[in-house]
Amino acid sequence: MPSPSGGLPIGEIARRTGLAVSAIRYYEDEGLIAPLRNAGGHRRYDRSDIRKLSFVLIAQQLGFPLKRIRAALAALPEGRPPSKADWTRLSQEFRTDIDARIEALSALREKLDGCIGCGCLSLDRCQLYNAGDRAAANGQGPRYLMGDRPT
Amino acid sequence: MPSPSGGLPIGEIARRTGLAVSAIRYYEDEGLIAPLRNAGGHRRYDRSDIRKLSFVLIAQQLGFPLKRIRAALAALPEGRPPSKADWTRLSQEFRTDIDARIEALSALREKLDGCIGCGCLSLDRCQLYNAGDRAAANGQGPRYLMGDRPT
DNA sequence: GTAATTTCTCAAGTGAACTTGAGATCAAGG
DNA sequence: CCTTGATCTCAAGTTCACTTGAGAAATTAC
Repeated sequence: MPSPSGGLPIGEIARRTGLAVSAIRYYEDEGLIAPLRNAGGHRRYDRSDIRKLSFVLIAQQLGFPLKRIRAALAALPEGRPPSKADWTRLSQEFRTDIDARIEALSALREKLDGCIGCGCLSLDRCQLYNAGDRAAANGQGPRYLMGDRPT
Repeated sequence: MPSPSGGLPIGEIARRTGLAVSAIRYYEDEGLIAPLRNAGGHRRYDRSDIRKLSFVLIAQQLGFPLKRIRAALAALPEGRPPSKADWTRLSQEFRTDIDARIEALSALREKLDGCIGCGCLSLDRCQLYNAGDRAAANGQGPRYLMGDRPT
């Protein structure tokens, strides 16, 4: 067991989150987490970092890009471990996004049988397609999938 | 207007789908569509190709990778334009996936407040996190996000 | 028939999210 | 104290989904 008050080493974080060590370091490069260093230059993580990484994983499963996740995590206090209220605020924000996503999927499901099955899927008129509003939004064609509305 | 029975040129397909010409060619490279060629070597598209591309866009918005979309499209008849029944079959298959995804998001939403807000988000115990079952599934850490279960 | 578009191919570049490898240093157990 | 294992940095490679650019040929518009 690593010393209780020195912070956890990266390998321990990897074991507990299921992430690769390289991925954890990458997330640091990307500004998602900011561990301390010990005398020898090794990273030492707080327990709250595990929770942050869990949040990263969950948000990723929802399809959010790391930039957006970083922005969300930026709302947490820097330097000191986040309070319960901090996490609740974050969770609230994401709940909204989840709601929106469920909404979109439900609308899609509702139209799918009638739309793909019939002859209307010829764009222009198709509600299903236009629901995403993809064509007009970004002049760049795809590359901006769901959850990447550039805020 | 392009000649009615010779098939549509790529620019017309681009205009009607909102896709970039380069993207449409890329989808062909990836085996999603297979237009004919005219005497001069230019691609000529069937109207059903527009519908296929619409399907690609929709499936992408759902988070499916092109490989999976290609697999789905492979269920359509080759050589001859798909019938209404063909499309319905495809739509049915995706309806299942949409249902599953809504299911997952709902479960997530249900737990989010209680889970991120409280102290349970320390893995091991967290239902929310374990719902994704990510840690044990693939020894490779992330890179397999939602909708990419390798079948 | 010529000029302006559109399309063609092929190679290379892009951004996101990581992984891999090399060579060096730090930490822990016996 | 010494060896084994964990960690460090930094550069480069990988996959996905495309875009960009160059140079050439086909098509369309006048």
